[in-house]
Amino acid sequence: MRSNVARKHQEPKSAASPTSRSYRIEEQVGYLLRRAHQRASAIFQMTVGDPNITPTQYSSMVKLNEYTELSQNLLGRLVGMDKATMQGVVRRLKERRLVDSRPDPGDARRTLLSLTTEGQRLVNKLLVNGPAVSRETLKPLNVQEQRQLLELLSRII
Amino acid sequence: MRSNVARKHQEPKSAASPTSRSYRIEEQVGYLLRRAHQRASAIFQMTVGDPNITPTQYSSMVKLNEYTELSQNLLGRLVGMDKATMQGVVRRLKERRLVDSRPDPGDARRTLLSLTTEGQRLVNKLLVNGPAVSRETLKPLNVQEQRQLLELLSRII
DNA sequence: ATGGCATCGTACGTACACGAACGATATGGG
DNA sequence: CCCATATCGTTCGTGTACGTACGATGCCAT
Repeated sequence: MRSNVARKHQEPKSAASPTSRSYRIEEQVGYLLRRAHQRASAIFQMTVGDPNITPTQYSSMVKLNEYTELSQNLLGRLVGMDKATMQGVVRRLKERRLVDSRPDPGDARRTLLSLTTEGQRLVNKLLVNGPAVSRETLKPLNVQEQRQLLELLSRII
Repeated sequence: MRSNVARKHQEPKSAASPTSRSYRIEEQVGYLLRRAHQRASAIFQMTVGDPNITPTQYSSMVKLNEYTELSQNLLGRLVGMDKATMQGVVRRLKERRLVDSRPDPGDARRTLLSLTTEGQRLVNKLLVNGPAVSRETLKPLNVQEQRQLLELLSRII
């Protein structure tokens, strides 16, 4: 049981070091967001029901399930992903035959994406567990705090 | 100005589709955390004062500045990073001569890490902008909401 | 003392995430 | 009609992030 993580090494320097005056990395938004996102991803992976589906793949499939057919670029905007990132996500979904694509007949620059039958089946299965993922992630908070957190996060995006 | 992103493609399917009944991906914690973290990282990169330093590199250096010397593994625990992830971060910091390492004389499994003089100089420069990064990220919220967000995030980690 | 188990750092594979650059296509203004 | 400009998808490079497996070392109980 390592009771004192830091003890064997070095104690923090002076508490009143000139630059670090009450600046604690553990209290910065960016740091907390990184940790919270880590934890949410871990819970997603455990809870959603298919360990091979990642959060970004999931949200892409959910959006495709809502719209039936979307260009890759527009899908990226809808789920908040860079087009370069989107490409990797779509490639992997296509490799697994969860997503299909065809050229846009009206615009040769575009590729239209849609779920395959198997993709639809999978996303409908995962959607059953979707609420459980969020519930588990928000478990430490009461209902009012949960609503507050969601609202505050929306506002800083 | 693209006034109607979805109009040219497909409208969402029925609003009362059996599985997606009021499950909106945009309202799920995991999704919001991913987006918020994205945005915080972008602000960090613009604001911190050195475009080559990433948030994880920054927090590692801040911690090393507090403790003078730490094993790689313990540093990882302190900043919430997997040891495999930590390895890449440390390797890059060493390549840039911002961090130095030596074998732990008392435990042959460990490597002790510390900031070089240049690393100390850099982190002290970046620490000046640290508060501005958080301030900018939290700008859409008033002071009370900012405190609330930090507290709620801490609780779900 | 020694054998079993935990820990430390490393290595490899997969998946995001984004900037930059690129070729093909689309579109609006002259 | 043609050109400047913008958009779409792709590719490349860098940097997280984690699981898994591995060898070396440390430590504890027998």
